[in-house]
Amino acid sequence: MPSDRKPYHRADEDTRRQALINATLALVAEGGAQAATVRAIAHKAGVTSGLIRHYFSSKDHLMAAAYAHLMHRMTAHSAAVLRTASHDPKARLAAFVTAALSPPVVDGEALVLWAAFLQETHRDPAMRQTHAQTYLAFRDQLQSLIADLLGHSDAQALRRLAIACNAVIDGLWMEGCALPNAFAPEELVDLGLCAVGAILGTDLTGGLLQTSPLPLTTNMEVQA
Amino acid sequence: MPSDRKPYHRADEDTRRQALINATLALVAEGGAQAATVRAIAHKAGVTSGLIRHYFSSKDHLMAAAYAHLMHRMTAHSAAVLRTASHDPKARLAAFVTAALSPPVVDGEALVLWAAFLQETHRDPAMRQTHAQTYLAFRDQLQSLIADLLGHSDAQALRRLAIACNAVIDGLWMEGCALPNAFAPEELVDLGLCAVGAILGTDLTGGLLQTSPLPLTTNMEVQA
DNA sequence: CTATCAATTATCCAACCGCATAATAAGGCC
DNA sequence: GGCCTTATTATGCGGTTGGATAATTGATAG
Repeated sequence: MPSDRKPYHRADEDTRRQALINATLALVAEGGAQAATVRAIAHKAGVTSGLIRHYFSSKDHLMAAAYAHLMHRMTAHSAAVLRTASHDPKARLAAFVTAALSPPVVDGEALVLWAAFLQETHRDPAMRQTHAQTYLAFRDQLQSLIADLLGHSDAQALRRLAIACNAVIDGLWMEGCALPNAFAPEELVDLGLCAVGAILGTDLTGGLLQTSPLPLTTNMEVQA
Repeated sequence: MPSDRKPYHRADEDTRRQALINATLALVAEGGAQAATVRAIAHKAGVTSGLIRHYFSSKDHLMAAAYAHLMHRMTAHSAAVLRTASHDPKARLAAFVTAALSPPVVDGEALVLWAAFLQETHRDPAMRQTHAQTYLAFRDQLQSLIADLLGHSDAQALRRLAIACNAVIDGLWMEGCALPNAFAPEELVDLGLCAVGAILGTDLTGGLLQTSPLPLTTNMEVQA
């Protein structure tokens, strides 16, 4: 009597947890949170569904872990970019903007993943905390870069500039993710550098992209 | 033998359909698409679940109708604002930006609704079409306003400016919806007008909000 | 080479899902 | 006021969900 039981091998705890998290993220990216059922996750991870509860006390905990992993992946990327950047404030800000508008941050899956988890953050307090932390950390980092660049510390003005620059980056990120074929390579980065530069009254492109000079005298600081 | 059947009254077809759509949107806003089950929708609308299929051929059709209604509500608002605005290009653009960053467009429910339906647009072709139509219509409207304001028609430059301004508006809209208490009344509008003005090299605030003049000479057109 | 034990599979369950259909009553018409 | 239409309710079905538990297997230590 042959056993038709599925053969398997015992894996590292970290390996298995990571495989389950990756499967969860892949399914959420494909079909939203509702597509990430325990059975689908287990199938994509190559295990049976019961194993999920062996590593996560519930499906909600798995979702929270997947969200935290996703957020960590993004923030780690921009932090790494800043660590390897030069000490020139202008170059550092440009590198930051460039990283936020390039792969892997700009990605076809990223937006739908972000949208799917946004609703979970409304219900789950733990996920809401993860959300708030990463979000404000990004804006604070941006504000600190702007402060270094402008060389002054009018808190109120800095906050306004950081919000506006953050909005440009967020909006371009959304468009780039949603319509990946609507932009030429580097076009998104170029747009981001120009727009942030316009808001701050500085040229971040290093002069490489300037064409027709059209000297108008408005930037956001004038009106702040 | 008394009947314990629930009493009811017959309603207008439009009334019932609207009630079901409103209930759907309310539930999606509260708990995401997965919370909008036929039973929950019917309960919130004050009817029994079987009635849904009397007015919509399937739950997916109800969802699509709800999404179309949501999008129509938003676009109708901005279109109405433009219709009542003056003929001065600057005032018209300012009115457009202001409308996009004020209630009812900026609303605590709006972002989570938008995010919830974003994933549905990935699967359902009809919803994807609704999405693409309303999205590009908004950006085209913005681009046309910018063209009127700047008085020239360099298509490439206009496209870039429209994308950047659209990004600012989208990003501020997101922040305003997500953190409604993080901004003073009118602050979001003020930020939007300043940032769009900075990108376009124009002052949209009507001079009311200017403080310290700090004449730097960069705007996006210079670098385009 | 075998005993042991945790990792993994297999099975079951109550609840809920969307959907179909039959029963019923509300309201307009003559 | 009785009748007819149909909007609405009530009930049931097949399938799926997340979670719990029992059975089995692979790795490992001695």
